[in-house]
Amino acid sequence: MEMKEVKPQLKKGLWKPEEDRILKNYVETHGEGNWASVSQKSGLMRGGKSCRLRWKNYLRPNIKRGRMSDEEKDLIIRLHKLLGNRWALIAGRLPGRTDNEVKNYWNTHLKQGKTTTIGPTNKNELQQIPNSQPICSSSENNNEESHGGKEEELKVRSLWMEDTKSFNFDVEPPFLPANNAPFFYDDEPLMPIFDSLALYEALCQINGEENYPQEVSGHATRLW
DNA sequence: AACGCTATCAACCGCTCTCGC
DNA sequence: AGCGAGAGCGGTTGATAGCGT
Repeated sequence: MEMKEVKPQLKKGLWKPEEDRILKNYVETHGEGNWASVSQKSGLMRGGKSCRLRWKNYLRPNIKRGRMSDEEKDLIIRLHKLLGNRWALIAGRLPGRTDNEVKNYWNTHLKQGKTTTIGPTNKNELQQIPNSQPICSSSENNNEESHGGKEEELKVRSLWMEDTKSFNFDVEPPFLPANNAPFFYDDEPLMPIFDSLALYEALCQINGEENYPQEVSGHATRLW
């Protein structure tokens, strides 16, 4: 006789406020990670993935809710042009926004043919986007990533970090990190995969020659 | 008021990646 | 080197709110 392991029925669907409270308390007490055991230890009958998603997208601190600002829209458009559907990376550039939110926003507001909430300036921009292929495609990037040496990677990263400090991105105070570097958020470890030079050049292409930053040899001025 | 259509967004699913053994 | 578990990502689905007729 084969003994089948009986898995507890996991709950699905929308989260109730009570469940949110339990998960929030649990994570604040025990920290993030080990999501598989969260459902057992917290008493939530939810899968680890579900708990992780709920925490990441709705419960963790500094989540920014509400409408996207014009600058955020603009940034999403530019980054999508550059990176394609790499929502986590794009969200990493938008303080307080999650990959899911960015993805949803793109699919409902910005995707080709959807122009409902695009303002006049963005409409022009959107016309350049249809059928957009990322300048650095996902697969290409993956290949690139696996090649460059660690030293080179650190070099590129530090260059990028240095550049981002000069960005002047309008973010409400609660969402600004203490060091005043607007983009230093918890997704920051992802940043090594940005080749700063490629990014820089790509943005210049998007903006057109006339917008080529003046301080080419020094720190980049605001690129978007 | 009732119905149908559309837009929005929360959540799930399947896959890949990473890390420890 | 190979394997398994956990984590993360992007695509997709389903519920529902909002709007027009």
